[in-house]
Amino acid sequence: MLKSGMAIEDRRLRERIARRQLITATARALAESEGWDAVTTRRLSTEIEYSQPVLYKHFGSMEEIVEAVALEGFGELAVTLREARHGGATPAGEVDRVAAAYNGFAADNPALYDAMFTRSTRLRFGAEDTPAPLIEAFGELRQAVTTIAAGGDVDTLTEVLWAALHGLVLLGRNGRLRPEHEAERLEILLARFRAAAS
Amino acid sequence: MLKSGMAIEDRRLRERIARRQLITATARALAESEGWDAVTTRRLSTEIEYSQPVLYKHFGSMEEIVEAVALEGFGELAVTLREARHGGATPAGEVDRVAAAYNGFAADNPALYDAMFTRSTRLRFGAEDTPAPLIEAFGELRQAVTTIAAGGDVDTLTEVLWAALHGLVLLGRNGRLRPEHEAERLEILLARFRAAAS
DNA sequence: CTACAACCGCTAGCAATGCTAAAGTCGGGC
DNA sequence: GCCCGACTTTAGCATTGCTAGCGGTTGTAG
Repeated sequence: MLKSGMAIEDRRLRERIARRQLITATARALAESEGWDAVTTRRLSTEIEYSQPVLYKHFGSMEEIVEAVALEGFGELAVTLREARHGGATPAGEVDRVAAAYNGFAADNPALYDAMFTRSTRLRFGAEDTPAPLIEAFGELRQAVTTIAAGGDVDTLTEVLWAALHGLVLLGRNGRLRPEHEAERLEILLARFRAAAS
Repeated sequence: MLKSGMAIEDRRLRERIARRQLITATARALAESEGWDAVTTRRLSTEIEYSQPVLYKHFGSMEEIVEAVALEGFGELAVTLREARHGGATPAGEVDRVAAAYNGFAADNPALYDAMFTRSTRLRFGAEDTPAPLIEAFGELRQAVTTIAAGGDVDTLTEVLWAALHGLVLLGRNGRLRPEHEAERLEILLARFRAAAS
């Protein structure tokens, strides 16, 4: 029968999706606990209790797995930033809350953040194939920046703030900045951005 | 004779140093022209026309080679920034010149910049074993920031500016920012920093 | 119920990687 | 002229990402 055949295909599709999720989730957890260097095809395959070729039924390469994890990360980042935006009592200080949330996200998920920004170089922004989660996350940041952009170019201003936050995260993580001044740095940056736009 | 023996040792030491330099220079050039992925022990050894174990007579691992290249890069960055500081007619705009020089350095030597910031994670800052070139490069930036720090904490302010510049470089390179607005971003950032310190 | 077929996962293996041990080779000193 | 020591290379190991081809299971049709 046609219908039963379809049902079976559906089940197989569900299993496929579940296993794909299992792969990315395991890769992420493994990276978070032991670093990305520990995420080899062999190690990952034993963790998910399948053999290596199974990985290649779902992803074309190891890089694609990292990319999938990164995408997941951008989605979560967007949610985190949105919650931070709406979480405050007053609309004032929205940028502060978002910036703090961004920083916290990077601190809480170092391996994930690595996948998003250092590991995956193929997730570009300009092109038309830019994935939705990236745009979404950037959009949240942009929304917050709108509250302090006094007539200036919001997009560019958002890019600058994002880059500054990103730089603070990366340099801080690599031991290039004094750890005890982290809060102060964020405060200085935000003070500069709260000033009126040029 | 003792003296001639010493002379021979001196010659050997010179050769050692020259070969060490040959290794780092070749690695750097190779990375700049074909990317760091092309810098394998085999490829590098054929380029320098020696066999692989020679590399390990000078460096403990591939990572140490990258680290040596990175150190070289920090030295050059310090020189570049110093020239930018002294290059202008007026002391005003010193930060602008240094920031532009930083950006230009990163753009002109992408692989080198990668070695300095992304590839080598072992070059830390806080500890007492922080190499001189790192301190020097940071010092140049700091000197420039002094001219605009109206009573604020210069060190922290320098860290923030550095991080912002670094973030702009990295995000820009990975296609996360709109390329045509690069100059505008730098201008916005500097405008924010020219404002009086909080 | 049986034979067939399609699909799925695994075993085994490839080339390339970083790194190392042990053998060879060359120059310098007695 | 002979030997000793430093230096270089040949050859090889373990691990990496990735893939071909076989084996078994599941669903289908007669």
